[in-house]
Amino acid sequence: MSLILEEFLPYRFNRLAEALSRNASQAYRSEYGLTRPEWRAFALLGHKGMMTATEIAYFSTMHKTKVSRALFKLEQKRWLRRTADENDRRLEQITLTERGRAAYDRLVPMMMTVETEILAKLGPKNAAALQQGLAALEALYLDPADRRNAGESPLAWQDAGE
Amino acid sequence: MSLILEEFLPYRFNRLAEALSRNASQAYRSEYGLTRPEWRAFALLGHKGMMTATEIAYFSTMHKTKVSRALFKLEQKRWLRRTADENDRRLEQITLTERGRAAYDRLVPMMMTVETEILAKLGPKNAAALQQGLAALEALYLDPADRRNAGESPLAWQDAGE
DNA sequence: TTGTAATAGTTGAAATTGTAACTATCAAGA
DNA sequence: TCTTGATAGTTACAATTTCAACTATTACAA
Repeated sequence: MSLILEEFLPYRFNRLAEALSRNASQAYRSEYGLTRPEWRAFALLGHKGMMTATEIAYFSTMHKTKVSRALFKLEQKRWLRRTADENDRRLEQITLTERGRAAYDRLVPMMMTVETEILAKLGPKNAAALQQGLAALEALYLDPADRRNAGESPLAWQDAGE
Repeated sequence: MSLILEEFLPYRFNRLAEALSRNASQAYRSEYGLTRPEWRAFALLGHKGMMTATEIAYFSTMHKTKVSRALFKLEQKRWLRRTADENDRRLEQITLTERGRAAYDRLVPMMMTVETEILAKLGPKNAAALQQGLAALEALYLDPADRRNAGESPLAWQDAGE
């Protein structure tokens, strides 16, 4: 019995994930010098407005230390501001600065284009098939559980642990 | 304008790739103490029989230094043997040892089961949709180009570079 | 030949990531 | 109040990965 790596699902996903990420990262890396962890935190902040670091870790599926370092870099760029939470001083409420918001507004259309182009190149049939397959997999493998990378969960239903 | 990270294709792929890999790695990690790079090189060797390190890098889409270190570990386990190529002494022809072959024969069925279970849980419709979507993406984004991680290409059509 | 460029593979060092420990704060019960 | 235990976030250290040389060998043209 023999296994063909190129046909093995986890391997195919890893390879495609790398390829798509490399493609997408062109925009935020070359234009704004962002790394992938930084882009993820930034994208969440731009979309949601105000978040804590733990929430960012949760929604980005990144470990809290990775988030901590990404936020540090974004802070250095003066793209975000932290304010202590009045009710719970362990928390930092994080928002984009004017400067950060401006960058977000310039970057997001570029990233939208990346996505649109992928789907356009696929064509409607393949795109629909892909969406269906991904959604089904997500429902099985990471929705809503399996966020082991994200450190502590800020939501009610706790992480299942390793 | 706002971008929802959870719906962004590169992010979805990264998340699923991580989840599927974690799922699959259970078998080779807990049973045989293999890392992912080691598993990939091992799987290729088991399937193809005899390869050079460069070929392994090519087919596994891993950088040649990563392959070099993975092969070192597999050699320590006495799972593979290297023999100098007669015609070109830069090359090492690598094959599994008896011991390595035995491990392969025990491990592959486990990995096949992993794959089969994923597809079974998806059901025939979703599985077919997924396969179609993945194949289309692969044709666009990594077949046959986009092997930038693999170091030098051992085949005729050269790497496009960064 | 000889010199130049290319390839196979390894290794050292820098950069990135993950793990564990740490500080500070909060929650809740004795 | 005073514990004990949990959570938010950072940091030190270890493991991994990437990048840049480096050795050895081959190819090929002057």
